[in-house]
Amino acid sequence: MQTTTIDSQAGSFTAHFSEHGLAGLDFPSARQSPAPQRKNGQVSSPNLDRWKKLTADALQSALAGKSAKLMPPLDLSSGTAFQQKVWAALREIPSGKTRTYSQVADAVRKPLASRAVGSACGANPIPVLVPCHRVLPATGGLGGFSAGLEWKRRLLGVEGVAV
DNA sequence: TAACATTCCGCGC
DNA sequence: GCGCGGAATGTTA
Repeated sequence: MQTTTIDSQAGSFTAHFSEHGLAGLDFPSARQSPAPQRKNGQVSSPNLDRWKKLTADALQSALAGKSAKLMPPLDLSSGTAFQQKVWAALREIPSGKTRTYSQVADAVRKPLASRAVGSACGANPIPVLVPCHRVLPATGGLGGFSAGLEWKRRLLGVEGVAV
């Protein structure tokens, strides 16, 4: 697992890559992970440099409220089958639009699993690029956000969504 | 089995 | 009508 930091207008994010692609993204607020993975399981991919660049670009676009034209391959293999379906559904939500937890539950063919969808969002390893912040409760207001509601508000803000 | 980033229904204001 | 409390619901560690 290769780790690299990406500087942006919003701070320094930390990205993790596996041999399949981008596998994780951490917010700046979280203390910088100084531990440089002792055993760099040789991510022997000639694309690594390209992936870093793509990730940086995609991240900057997202933070500017625009959808990235190019995305690095995402390695979501860490999640369960259900979570992967939810994350795939989240990627269908266009920038500036929002969806409720129950709508996402419908999209995954499990209408009554709105609560479970919330859990899946919280387990999302790649925030921002997998727009877990565009999911709101049906009752209005913001739901929750594992990295802190500040970020959820901020991300929705740059996309022009009012709460 | 317990814990959730929800939802829905039924009351009291 | 609006707000609050409590039960129901699916997935996960």
